[in-house]
Order: sequence, then structure tokens, then C-alpha cells
Amino acid sequence: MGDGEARDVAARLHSSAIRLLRTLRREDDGSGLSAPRLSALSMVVLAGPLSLAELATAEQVKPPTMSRIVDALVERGLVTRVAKPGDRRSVEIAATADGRQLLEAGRERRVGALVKRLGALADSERRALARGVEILERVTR
Amino acid sequence: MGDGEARDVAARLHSSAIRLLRTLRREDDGSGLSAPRLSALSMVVLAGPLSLAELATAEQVKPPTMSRIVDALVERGLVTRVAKPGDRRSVEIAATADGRQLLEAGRERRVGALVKRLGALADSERRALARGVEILERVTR
DNA sequence: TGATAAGCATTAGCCTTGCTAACGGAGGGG
DNA sequence: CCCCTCCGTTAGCAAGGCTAATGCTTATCA
Repeated sequence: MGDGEARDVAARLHSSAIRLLRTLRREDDGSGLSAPRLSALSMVVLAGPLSLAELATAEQVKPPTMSRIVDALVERGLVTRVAKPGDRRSVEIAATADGRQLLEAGRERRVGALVKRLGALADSERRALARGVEILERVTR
Repeated sequence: MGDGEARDVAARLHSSAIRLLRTLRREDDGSGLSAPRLSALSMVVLAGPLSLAELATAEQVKPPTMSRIVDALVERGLVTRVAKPGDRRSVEIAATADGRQLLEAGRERRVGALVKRLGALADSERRALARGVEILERVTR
């Protein structure tokens, strides 16, 4: 496979990913949470307890921005923010049961919408897509 | 392929797409444009001249929000906004040469970064990924 | 030890991005 | 001609983004 073909795959994968997430984003209306808050909550749930700086870095945002987002999530009881034992400068942000449940419900809506779209595919196509996704997982890891 | 497997593919595709775009987003720093402006510009370039309402809908945003974003893009000479001949209530938003060029440069950075990652794959894997992308394009269209 | 530096989060203050409500000009139907 | 609808903008508010500066805590080292 030549360079030009790799470039072609990359460009089309890029476009498809954008279109896919743009479509699925519409499912987030029901969550009652804005995109930045939902994304931050997702990171806390999936990547376990994090410091503010870690969370800000993961979300590609500066610490003051993340500090306010965490304020709002704490306010709604979706995460907790406690001083880290052993280094009281730092803070541990962890998901609550409510936070995990809210995220899971949203994820179900998104994944459900995607499953519905996959229903239009033939069995062999779904298998080929599954194989592609396995490879994509290695690329993004 | 059972329902559970389709759900598994959907969930993993979803996660991978999020991780992929999160990674590639770092390439946008060099554009000098915020994410909403870049995204709106992209839509104007790719989907040709659009009315404000069409652009707002495509970007999943309300008209007043898009009106200000277009203000900024016009200010920088990246798009033009002219009254539509035949219906002067409406407006035609079109990309300028500068706008197209700026977008293309950013797209090159993103795609280039992705190509570099694809370089780690074996030839057969890239082919399988290409096949998956073809199917994904049909799913998202 | 005691001073000083470095690290982490927050506060303050600014601009942008999102919304809804309200307005103003342009078309269309009676 | 009048009304009504349609499109975009303006006004004003909450949230999200930034940098600069503050306040503690911890680490360093003389």
C-alpha cells in the first residue's frame, strides 16, 4: 500500500469520524449536561480518580476552566472533590454513583443510535467493520 | 452476528472515534481559529454557499450564535456574506480563497498526523482498515 | 533549621460561545 | 393594502475558554 493510499484512508477516516460524532451528539440533549461537562464527567468515570491538572490536560483545557466545570459537577452531585491525603495541595476528583449512572444512560443513547444505523448493514459488512474497529483501537491507543 | 456483537462494535467504534478526534484536535492550535469557527468554516468550504439558517442547523447551533461566528470569519476575510439575489431577507455565506487555504492547511496537519500513526500498521491491517472505513462512510452518510 | 523555590488549585477579569426574547425588514396571501 | 410569516440581527444572560495573580503546601538546600 503506497503513501497516497494511506493518506486516502486517513482523510476518509477523519471525515467519517467527524460526521459520526456530529450525528451522535444529538443524543446528548437528554442528559441535561453541556458538552464540556459531559466530556469531563466521562473522563472522570472512565479514567478513575484524577487530580484537577490531570483532568484539565486530558480534556485539553487549562486548570481554571476545569476548576469551574468541576464546581458545576460537584454542585449536581455527579463527582466529589476531596483533598488528596499525603499532598494537600492536590485534589482527587472522583465520580459518584449518580455520575456514573447519568453517563451510562447517555452512552446507552449514543450507542443505541449507532446500533440502529449498523442494522442497515449486511452481516459480512458488520464483520468487516468490526475488524476495522479492532485496528482503529490500536491506532488510537 | 447477534445483537450483542453489533452493540459491542458500536460501543468500540464510538470510543475509538472520540479518542481519535481528541488526539487530532491538538493539531488545530496552529490555525489561529477557535473550534467553533474552524468547524463553521469547514462546513462552508465543504458544503458550498449556505444561508445562515442552514449553516446554524448543520453546526447544531441557533442562528444568533452562528451570526456572530460568521461576523468573526468575515472580519478575518475567510468567508463572505452577501444578500441573496431574489430574496433579500436571506444571506449567502461563501468561503474565500483565504478561507479555503486556511482550512486545507489545518486538514493537512490533522491528516498528516493520522497518516503517521497509520505507518505503524502492517500492510494487511491498513487494507482491512480501509475496508472498514468504506463501510463506515456508508453508515454515516 | 529556616529561607526560598516550585507546584497545585483557585480567584479575578477578560473575550467567545451558547441560549431565548424581541425587533426590523422582506415576501406572500387575503 | 394589510397582515402574517420568514430570515437575520440585536440585546442580554449563563457557561466555557484564556492569562495573570493569589494562597497554600511541599520540596530544596545553605
